[in-house]
Amino acid sequence: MKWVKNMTHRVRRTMPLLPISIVMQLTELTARQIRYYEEHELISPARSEGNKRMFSLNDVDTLLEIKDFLDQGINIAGIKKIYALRSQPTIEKTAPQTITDAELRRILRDEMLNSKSFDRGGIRQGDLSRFFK
Amino acid sequence: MKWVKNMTHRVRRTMPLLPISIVMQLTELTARQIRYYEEHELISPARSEGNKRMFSLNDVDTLLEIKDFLDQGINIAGIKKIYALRSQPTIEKTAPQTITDAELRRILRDEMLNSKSFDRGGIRQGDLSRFFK
DNA sequence: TTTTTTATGTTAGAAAACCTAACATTCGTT
DNA sequence: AACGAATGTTAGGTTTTCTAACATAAAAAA
Repeated sequence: MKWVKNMTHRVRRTMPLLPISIVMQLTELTARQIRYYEEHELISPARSEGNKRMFSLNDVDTLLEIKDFLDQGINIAGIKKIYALRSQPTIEKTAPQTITDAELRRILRDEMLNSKSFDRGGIRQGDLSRFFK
Repeated sequence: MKWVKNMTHRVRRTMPLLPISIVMQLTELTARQIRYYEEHELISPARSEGNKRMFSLNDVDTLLEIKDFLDQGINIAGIKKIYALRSQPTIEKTAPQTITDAELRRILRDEMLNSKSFDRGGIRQGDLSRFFK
């Protein structure tokens, strides 16, 4: 059943399983960086009863993507807006967005013009496909 | 490429990612039980630098299977032998095994005759398929 | 150029999670 | 009754993670 399959997939990718130490290894980010990105609401890891962060595979994917964006010279504000746009572009007719598409384009262009090193390798999509299906 | 696919699969299932607290939730076993099974070499979780146990998805699968075997009245010695047989049955012509198949059958029969409650539900294979692909 | 801001490093102190080892308990088996 | 297997419980110690604060380098703004 297709639904079950997708459901299973979603569950296993969103289940908070990993402690920060493992996420550090998987992403090669420092704890400081990971916490900083959370502080800026780019990720929202679950918490254990004792308040320890527990990360899902989706969180790890997002972190790898964030790392890639940062490497490309995009700053956190930019990444934040990209995610904001991603989360609700399905219906055009929805309430007027806080940021227009034009504004996004401007932001991205500005980032591009201001960034120093800008010759990336291939289109390295940040994800966990090296480790997980 | 088939090889890559299998390789990826193996890596993601054997990578030590999970702390014992998560494994407890996933398996509904106590820390004491998990450590006891390790003591009897039914599992061999990796260790962090600071000596904390880190479990793979395979470990979790095995634990669920152990739980199932125990529920069926098979004791740890029996489970151990089952695993020992599993690990080298590919070639018939190999060096004479420590335990013969006949011996295994006897063991299993004994377990069966001695166990009290012996009406299981369906063939509940212990694995993580509810959570992971 | 000077000043701010961003992203990250570092440190300290506290709390949570985990470890090993020992002893206790339950319940079949002998 | 005595024993052994599986698990519970507790104690003391170590590791991991947390928050909060201050430090710093590089980029952006003024």
